Amino acid sequence: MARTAGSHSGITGPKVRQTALRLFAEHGYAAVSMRQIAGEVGVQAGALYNYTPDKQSLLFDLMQAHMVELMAAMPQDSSLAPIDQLEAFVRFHIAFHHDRPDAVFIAYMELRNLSEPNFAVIEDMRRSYEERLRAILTAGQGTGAWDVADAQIASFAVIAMLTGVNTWFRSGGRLRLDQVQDQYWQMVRNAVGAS
Amino acid sequence: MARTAGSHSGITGPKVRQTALRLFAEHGYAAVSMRQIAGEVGVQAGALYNYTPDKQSLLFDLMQAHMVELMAAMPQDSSLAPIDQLEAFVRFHIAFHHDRPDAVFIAYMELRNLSEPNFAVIEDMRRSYEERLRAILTAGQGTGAWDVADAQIASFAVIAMLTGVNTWFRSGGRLRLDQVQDQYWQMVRNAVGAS
DNA sequence: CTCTTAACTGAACAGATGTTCAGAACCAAG
DNA sequence: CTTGGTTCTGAACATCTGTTCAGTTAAGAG
Repeated sequence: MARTAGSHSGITGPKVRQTALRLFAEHGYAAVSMRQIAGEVGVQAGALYNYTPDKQSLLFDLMQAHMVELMAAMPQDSSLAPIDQLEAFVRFHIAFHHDRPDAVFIAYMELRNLSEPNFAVIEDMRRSYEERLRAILTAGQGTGAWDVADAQIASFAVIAMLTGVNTWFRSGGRLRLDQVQDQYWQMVRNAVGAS
Repeated sequence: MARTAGSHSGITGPKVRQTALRLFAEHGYAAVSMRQIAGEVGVQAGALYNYTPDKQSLLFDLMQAHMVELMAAMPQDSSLAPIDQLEAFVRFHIAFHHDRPDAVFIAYMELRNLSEPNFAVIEDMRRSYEERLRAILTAGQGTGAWDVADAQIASFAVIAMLTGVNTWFRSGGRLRLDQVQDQYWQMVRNAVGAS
């Protein structure tokens, strides 16, 4: 027997991507086999190659799609006061990352499993995202909105702090997302010494 | 031919551990083979089993040794004022992690590659380490040394921020370690709203 | 020098790996 | 009903995986 009834590219394709995303996040790229992905999709391993040229491209496509989404959704209203830009960034980062924990996890953990050219592409987008925060911090430093010793270092500290939310916060616990956002915004605002 | 001239357990043993640590940090546990470790040690794969019962134990031993070292080195003078305990913790965390980037990387990235019982052991030590920071934050809250909305969340935020240093800082750049410690201590002190 | 033993080799094991491909089964259009 | 093209199977490929072990070599003790 070959294909089973009711199977279509429009269904299998997304299913492959979702399954790979979940399994890569759970066990790591290197520890997940094509057969394992195929098994959870409900298909033989060979069929996956209708949707990706190879395993490496599957990882890269997932990471790239995530980064593109991130860049597109990132707030960028530079007409706002620096302090409001910073608040928008903080709240956005927490909410966006909270909505896609698997993709975030992969984007941070599987960088070393990318081929060199693929790595360069992803790393460039990340730099560009983090550059946005650094620009905000530098702007606020200029207007006297706050006082940081080094905008670059402060941006690293803020990003790390915010991304850390994903390691412990899940919806449905004792806190709502907006309460987490409030507390982190408070801490970030204090950390940079906002007046 | 069997063993080559001048080889000893006292040399090969540590070499196996060092090499495994480096390779696991560089490529990830699942992506590194026993043959690859053996090759860099200068030995055949079978010889590794004189030093570890299996690959999983090798990973576990490396992580456990790191966590034991961390717990032993952690400052614990509870006679100090909370603000001084917090400063000591911040400076210690940055310096200790800076000195062993590979071990730190593995301890954070390879948790999911531990067997269930091994994971429980490591996770317990990590919880206990982070609990120390939470206790400090709670103490300072009690004495009015600072004002955080939630000590648990603040401890997550501080840990994430401090651990993030390892992603960008290496000795020999434009900054010295103590300058990084100063800036992070400033940000942490601000973040918790120290008076 | 001889003997014992720790340290290591080299081959072997059974199974898993990513990837390819001829052919089968299905769907939709004419 | 026939045809064409898409989607999938099942087997095969060469290679790699962790691990075991009989046999070999070198180091150190007597």
